[in-house]
Amino acid sequence: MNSRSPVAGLISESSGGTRAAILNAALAAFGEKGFNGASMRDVAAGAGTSLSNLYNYFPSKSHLLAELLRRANDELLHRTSTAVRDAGDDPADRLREAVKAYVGFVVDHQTAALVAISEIRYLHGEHRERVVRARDSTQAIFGEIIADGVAGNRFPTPYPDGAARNIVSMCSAISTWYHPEGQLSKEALAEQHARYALALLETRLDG
Amino acid sequence: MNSRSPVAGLISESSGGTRAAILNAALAAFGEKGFNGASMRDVAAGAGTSLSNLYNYFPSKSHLLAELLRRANDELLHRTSTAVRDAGDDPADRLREAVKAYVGFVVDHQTAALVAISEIRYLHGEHRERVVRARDSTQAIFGEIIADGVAGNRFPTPYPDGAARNIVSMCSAISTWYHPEGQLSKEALAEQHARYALALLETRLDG
Amino acid sequence: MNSRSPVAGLISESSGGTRAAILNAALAAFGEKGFNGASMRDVAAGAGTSLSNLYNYFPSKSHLLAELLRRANDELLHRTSTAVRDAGDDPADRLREAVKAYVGFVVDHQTAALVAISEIRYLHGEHRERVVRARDSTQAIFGEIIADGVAGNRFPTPYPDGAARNIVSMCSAISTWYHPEGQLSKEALAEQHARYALALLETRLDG
Amino acid sequence: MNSRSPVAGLISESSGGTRAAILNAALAAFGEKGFNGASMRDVAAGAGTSLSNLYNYFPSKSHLLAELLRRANDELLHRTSTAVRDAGDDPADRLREAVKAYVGFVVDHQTAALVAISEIRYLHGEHRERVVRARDSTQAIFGEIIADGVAGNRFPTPYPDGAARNIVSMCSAISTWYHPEGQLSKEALAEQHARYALALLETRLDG
DNA sequence: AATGAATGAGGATTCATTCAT
DNA sequence: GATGAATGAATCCTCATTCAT
Repeated sequence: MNSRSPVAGLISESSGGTRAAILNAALAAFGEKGFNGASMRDVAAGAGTSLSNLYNYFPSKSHLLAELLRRANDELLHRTSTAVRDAGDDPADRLREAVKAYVGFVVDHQTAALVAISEIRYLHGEHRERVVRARDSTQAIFGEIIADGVAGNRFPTPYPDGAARNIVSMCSAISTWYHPEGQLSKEALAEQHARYALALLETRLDG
Repeated sequence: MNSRSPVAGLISESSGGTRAAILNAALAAFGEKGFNGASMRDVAAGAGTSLSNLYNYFPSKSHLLAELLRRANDELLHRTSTAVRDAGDDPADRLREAVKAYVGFVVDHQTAALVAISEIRYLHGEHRERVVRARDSTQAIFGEIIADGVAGNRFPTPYPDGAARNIVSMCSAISTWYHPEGQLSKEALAEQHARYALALLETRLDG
Repeated sequence: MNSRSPVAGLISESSGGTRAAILNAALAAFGEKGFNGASMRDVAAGAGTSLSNLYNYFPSKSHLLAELLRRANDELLHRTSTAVRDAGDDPADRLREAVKAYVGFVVDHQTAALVAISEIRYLHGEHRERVVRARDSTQAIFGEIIADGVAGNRFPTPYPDGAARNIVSMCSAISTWYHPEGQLSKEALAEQHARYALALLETRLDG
Repeated sequence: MNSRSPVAGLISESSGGTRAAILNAALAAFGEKGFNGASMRDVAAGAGTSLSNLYNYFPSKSHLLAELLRRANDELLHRTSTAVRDAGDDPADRLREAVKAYVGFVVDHQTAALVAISEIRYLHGEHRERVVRARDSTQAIFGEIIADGVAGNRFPTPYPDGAARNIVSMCSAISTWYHPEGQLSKEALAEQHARYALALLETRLDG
């Protein structure tokens, strides 16, 4: 899979689309300077177009952020739910696949993942609700797997209620420190965090 | 312990100091709107003083942020290291106390903790280095405990290297969602996260 | 007479012409928001066409205003001069008919009349001269009638010189407050203002 | 009476006040280019201060307009009501004094009078209500005098209802064409319009 | 310490207009 | 005729900061 842009697959590559260029530039700018620290001029410069032309594609800076976060959270939800759907019945297997999918997203779209967690606070109104809904749906997937596993005595943790949140925290925090050039491959990272997740639930694990 | 202000003990030092009022207002403003979203006018209004008077206490907005983050990270480091110093030799006990201290800080100074993780990116130069050093020192405490425990076969996790980061992630993420009015007391939260931390390391746990 | 559009007869010329749609939309926009407050986008939206297509019909926003004011003032001049031509010799009768024609125009084309008085200041150069000439010609008709009547001792006012301006002021001000749904019919309004005009000239009236 | 500024007496002269300079510049700018045609840069330049400093005195361009119109209408109301209060009981005398006061205001503050009638449409919300109230109060003074005179058979016009509006229209329209350098003195103009007003009501007048 | 006045740079957004298709 | 994309200049307004008092 090609990954020329920081949001390969998230933002349509095809075509020399100005719209895609703007979204990519906005993602880069928001990732680097934060939503309030980045200016529309930054975005325009990054997209190689004029400042005023941005407004032919997005009615406001907030709409830009909304579109970015919407895409990121939708893609994350899609990956996670697809992975779980294909994972069989065992809660441990399901959890493992969910974590791998989540970590995979964070590594594939690191900037998008970073912006999704750190800039969502600048989203308001309906835009926010839409994004929060997707985000919560993703976390709910983890919560349901855990509830299942606890009900079936596979996850003996005494604290199942905070576990989903912490698993998601760990996975999304990867966007904060991960360096693609480092020694940790995407697969190794995913495997490692899958194990962290199961350990958190105090599942008996073999070496 | 008194907790009049959101950062009682961190800032405040007793009385009606303008300086303390400014720091508290800045903390509240940065917490609510982010560093770039908050204006010096917001800070002045919150502190009940004039805009220009801010500059009698802090030479720039960045210095305000620096002071805030410095205090927060120093206090966190202090609490954690003190707790560990008093915790005996058992790595599990030491880790438990470290986590409890960390969680205690986050709950006592929720806004400061939140600002410390989300706004550190807007700190540059020496200010940043100073703060990053304190932050890393705090995480290093966890890293050392884990290394000790692994060496002594108390923590059988196959992935000791990422564990400290994840434990710290979980603890600091509390600042993101915790509601003081909720049903979770500080002590319960601390206990719960101490167990998560040990579970992450795959320590055998009873009950 | 048909009155589908706010300027039926003034603009419209029968059918679905884009040009007429643009003029009507411009009239509505300038009437509602003023020349400087209305944008070409407003006009395009009102006309149901694209922004750039406006420039296939009018070379600039100013040309749009010019065309509107030209038509309005030409029509007003036409109505007034025709009415006077058909009115016989008595200055009082002539004045009465002139006023009725003027008021009729204002009621039939209220928005056009309003724009004609309030936005003429934004017209410059030749456009302006052309329009001002028509406007002054209309007022001159009143002036001539008054001069005739004064010469023939029909209008004993000591202040004939300002009278024409004030009569025209009263008539055109109708565009400022008139509500077609109100209790005042066009004919009643015309009759009333004809009497005001004669009264202003201190003509003896029975009544 | 001194009349250095276009709003002498309206806008406080004393002091080299920046606030007064801004108001005067705004009045001049709005008078020349209209509210939407004038920019805050125009105002700043006219006031001899920086663009941003305007906002230390007025929170928005609309507030500037509101303040201007408020002052103008308040002053006009004040002048008119004071004149009427001192005018005795005869409705004709009262009307005469009211017209003279109104015309006096228009001549003394021509630009303010012009802006007051032509730019009030760009005022909205509470600002507008406040100003409209003052404007209507002024017109109501004329209405009451007319009602009194009609009741006492001093004003035999068959159309008393539209008379106040037309008298006010005539007086305020003076701001539209008057040239201080012309041959018409303020007093002559006032006298002339007082007579127009009485004539409109069909009062018997001696030569 | 504390203030109010002031400023230049820059913020997001809208403008009338043009151009390639 | 008609469109969508594009642009440079201008819009109102806010920013962090400074200065005289």
